[in-house]
Amino acid sequence: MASIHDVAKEAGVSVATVSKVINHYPDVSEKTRKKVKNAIELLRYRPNVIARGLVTGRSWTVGVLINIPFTNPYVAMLLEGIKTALENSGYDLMRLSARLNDPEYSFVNHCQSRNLDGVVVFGVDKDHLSIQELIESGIPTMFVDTDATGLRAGNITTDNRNGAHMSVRHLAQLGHRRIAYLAGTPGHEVNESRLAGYRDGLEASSIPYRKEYIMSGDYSYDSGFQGMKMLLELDEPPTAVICISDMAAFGVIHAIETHGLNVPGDISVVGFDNIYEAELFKPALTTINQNIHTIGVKLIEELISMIKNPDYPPPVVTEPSSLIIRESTAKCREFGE
Amino acid sequence: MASIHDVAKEAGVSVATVSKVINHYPDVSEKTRKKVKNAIELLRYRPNVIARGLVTGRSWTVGVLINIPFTNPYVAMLLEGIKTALENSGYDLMRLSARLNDPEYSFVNHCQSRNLDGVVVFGVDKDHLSIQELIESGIPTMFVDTDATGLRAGNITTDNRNGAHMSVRHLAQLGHRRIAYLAGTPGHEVNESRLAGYRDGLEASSIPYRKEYIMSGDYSYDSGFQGMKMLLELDEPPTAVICISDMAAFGVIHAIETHGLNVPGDISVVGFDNIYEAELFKPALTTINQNIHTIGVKLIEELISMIKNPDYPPPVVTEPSSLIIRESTAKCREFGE
DNA sequence: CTGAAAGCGCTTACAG
DNA sequence: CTGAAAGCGCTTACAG
Repeated sequence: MASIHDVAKEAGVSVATVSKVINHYPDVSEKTRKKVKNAIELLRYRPNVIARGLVTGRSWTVGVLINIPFTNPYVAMLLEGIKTALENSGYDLMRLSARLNDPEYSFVNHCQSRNLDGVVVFGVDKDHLSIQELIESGIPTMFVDTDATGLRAGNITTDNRNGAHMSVRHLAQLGHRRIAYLAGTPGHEVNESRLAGYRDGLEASSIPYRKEYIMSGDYSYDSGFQGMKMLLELDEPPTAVICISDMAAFGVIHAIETHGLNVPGDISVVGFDNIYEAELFKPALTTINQNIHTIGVKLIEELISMIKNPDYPPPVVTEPSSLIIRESTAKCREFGE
Repeated sequence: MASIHDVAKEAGVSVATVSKVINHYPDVSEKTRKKVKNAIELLRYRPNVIARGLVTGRSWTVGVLINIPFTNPYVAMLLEGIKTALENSGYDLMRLSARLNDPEYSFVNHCQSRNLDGVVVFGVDKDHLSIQELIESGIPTMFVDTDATGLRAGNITTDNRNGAHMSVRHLAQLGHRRIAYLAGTPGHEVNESRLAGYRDGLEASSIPYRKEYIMSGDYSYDSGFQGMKMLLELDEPPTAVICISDMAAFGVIHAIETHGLNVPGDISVVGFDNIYEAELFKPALTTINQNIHTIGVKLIEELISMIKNPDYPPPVVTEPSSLIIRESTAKCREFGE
């Protein structure tokens, strides 16, 4: 590909001058600007972003560290939002093949070695060594669903607490009192916030908290299935269950049906996320909507603001959640009585 | 971050020598190698990939141009395979924010400006200007589901033709003779291959081809829903329908049920792709499995081979497909009789 | 075995 | 308004 030297030669000027017209410096005569522009056109010249980055220190690249499969619908929607926001920004997105389990590996070094302008992190534990190092590095960073912050690090998350609260209230209004919570991984911020919201909801409806109604899981279909099987073996099984994710809810429903019971006839089920499939599933899933696409878009907008302005305060944004009522919840009618 | 100069100073050697130990040149004395290694350790130095790339011409970056939403399960699985294959290769993946509709924009320039070592293209029309330019550029390229090739460009795809053929045979064995094809976009290679397989299947079972049984669509849920509604209005509606994708099949089933008919009682439905949801759907979907994850892995392996060896012949690989029989197909029993 | 020098493709003071 | 020169962080012949 033609280099800036080729253009300079073609136009009969110096490379410095070519550089100035590329970068829209005002102090270039109209005449030489024309000459240079013609040469650029003729040679189909495009500046090499890499070389430019070496001197300006900017790569026009945003890195992403996502430690969750792309096949996870939540991840897919997030990436779609990120992609949308990036579209005409001039930035490209780089997925880093991070070897987080290799003690020799440093995520920060990886980012610096690639000159990344900013980075988004999703699905990595807040107190992972790499994350601490990242925060201290001063690389503009946005965390998703992790309440980490730093001088140049902000985060964004859904209002998980209120989401779970709404689920409980909805079920309580339908007459449910035995409401289980099929949870995520203990310690995960998302899980803890929703657990808090669940307890808020119980309290608001004067329903006592029962430890045996809490099942830990890992957000997957399978963990929903397994957890529900255990709940069904309780002396007093729940009449409703709130799930940490829609995928887990699908597993829960499958377990209930396998057990010969019906959703929502015997047991009501609420999901979390409102993934595309929630609507197609039978019964269509009552769930908490997260504006994941919006989160993806906003997170990039904020990140770019941080990149462009060193004084931009690291944002902490909470995106509202909402209850979507479909077919998987109904009036409580105690089964087996 | 520490540069090679810092390391050289710390170790008391030249930058050339540091470079040699980094790159495992043999002609360095054990003693200075030690000194340098210590300095590297001390300063936590990592070579700057960008700067290195400027001189070696390699960026250790693979670009990806995907013109389909990440939320498409097929895309997600493909990316997951790509990710897996990239994991310990030293390459990172860059998603290019390509402005394909901007006439000023050149995809090849974009790749060159970023020094990409190779690129994978999915979901872009074969005769898009950018694609032609790309093939001619000599940048190592792998196309997915597009039969483009070039001096440095190969492709990979599922055996679509045989997949569709198997679907028809399966339905014919169940006694179906009125088999519709809810197709994709006319002109798309994937669509044409499957249409050919569909006709192969009809022929093998001596079923005449009926033009009114072909419905074009765009692979989406909605196009399945709309297409099926039209098929149901035919004087002689089909008793079975083969779909271009699982998502379209879900739409088809929804249309059938909305019409008051049952799947598979009244009409059998076969999908294509075998996405994760196919198994969870009710009725669980009979479909053609594509080894999408494997395609993602192989495609990167081939691409890296092409990158590393200029003489590596551009591969054209066809991944086998297979029929997965579930609950959405059953013996033909003509309804409305 | 070691290092000085040129160069990858750019930008940025600075001198004229 | 224009351009020579230094430099971003590396690698690679080449001389010693």
